[in-house]
Amino acid sequence: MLSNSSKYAIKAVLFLALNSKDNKKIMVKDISEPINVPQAYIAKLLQELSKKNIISSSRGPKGGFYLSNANMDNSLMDIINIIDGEKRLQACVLSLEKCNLEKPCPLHELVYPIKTKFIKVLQDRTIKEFSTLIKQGKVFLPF
Amino acid sequence: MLSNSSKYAIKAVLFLALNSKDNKKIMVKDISEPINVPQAYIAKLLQELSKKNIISSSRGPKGGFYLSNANMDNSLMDIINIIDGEKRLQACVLSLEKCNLEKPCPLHELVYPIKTKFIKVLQDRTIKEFSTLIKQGKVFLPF
DNA sequence: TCCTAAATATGATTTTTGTCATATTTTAAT
DNA sequence: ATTAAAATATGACAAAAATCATATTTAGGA
Ligand code: FES
Ligand code: FES
Repeated sequence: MLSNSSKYAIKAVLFLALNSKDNKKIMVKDISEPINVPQAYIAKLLQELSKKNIISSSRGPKGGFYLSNANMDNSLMDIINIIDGEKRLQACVLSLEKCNLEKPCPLHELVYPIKTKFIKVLQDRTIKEFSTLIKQGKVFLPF
Repeated sequence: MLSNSSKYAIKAVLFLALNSKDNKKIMVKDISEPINVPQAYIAKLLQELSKKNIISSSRGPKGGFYLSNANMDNSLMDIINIIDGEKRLQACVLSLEKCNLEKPCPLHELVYPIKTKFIKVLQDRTIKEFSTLIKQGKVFLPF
């Protein structure tokens, strides 16, 4: 479904959503530890997201990664698309190709509607919304 | 979700369910081509399944792979468990660990019920049932 | 201005997954 | 019995994913 890298990236961004602001940047080592991802690894992912303007960063002393208000309106799908590419989620459960709606595989009927919904939530809900749910204690960041 | 290997293996087994019998064995090269999987690769997977008695085989001239009646009562989950191991499907969408029901992640509520249902179908429905659906032309084997 | 703390760029290494090749064993048919 | 046709066992190789390392650039503070 999602690659490890995507999972890591999503956790990191949600962590930033909860803990950072324009004036409160967080450096990699303080991100990697609480979300339990190797520092050099998450650094690379965050750099990629920063380059694509999904998150913000500044270098030098007092620098670090953070989410601007604009960043808070991105979706988890934006992250996934950058890290995993756009095709991965569309693959048929039984083959490497994407769903063939004219010739659905034996599991299509079971899987397609829910996968479609999953994707929709992923692209409709903003980071900010997820962050609110976490703040309210309704859901939790893994690790 | 599923590894490529699992997808390949499932396709091969369903192909055997449709086209083989005790007295009509099929050799790898005649399996690999229609399901579009490299011959040496699917051979290895079939050998694994055969050793675990998910499918049947016999060697020598007129030999090949086939599904006995008993084999037809296995589930797709049996295949997945052998090829991918038992933990893969239980992983949380956002982390490497399995779902923590006390501390559900932000996507848990969306994903857990449907994944649970998916797994249930996978282990409740027999190969024979899937094979019937395909024969009826209601669903199709990919490729 | 210089020093230091941070991200960035780049790429090397390792692990896992996927793929291929081949010698061996078994079995049916002659 | 011999031969040939098949799976089996084993392991080599390749590609992709995950992980680690390091030199460079940027920016704040003394
Ligand atoms: S065709 Fe297989 S999941 Fe849609
Ligand atoms: S806790 Fe994340 S999917 Fe269940």
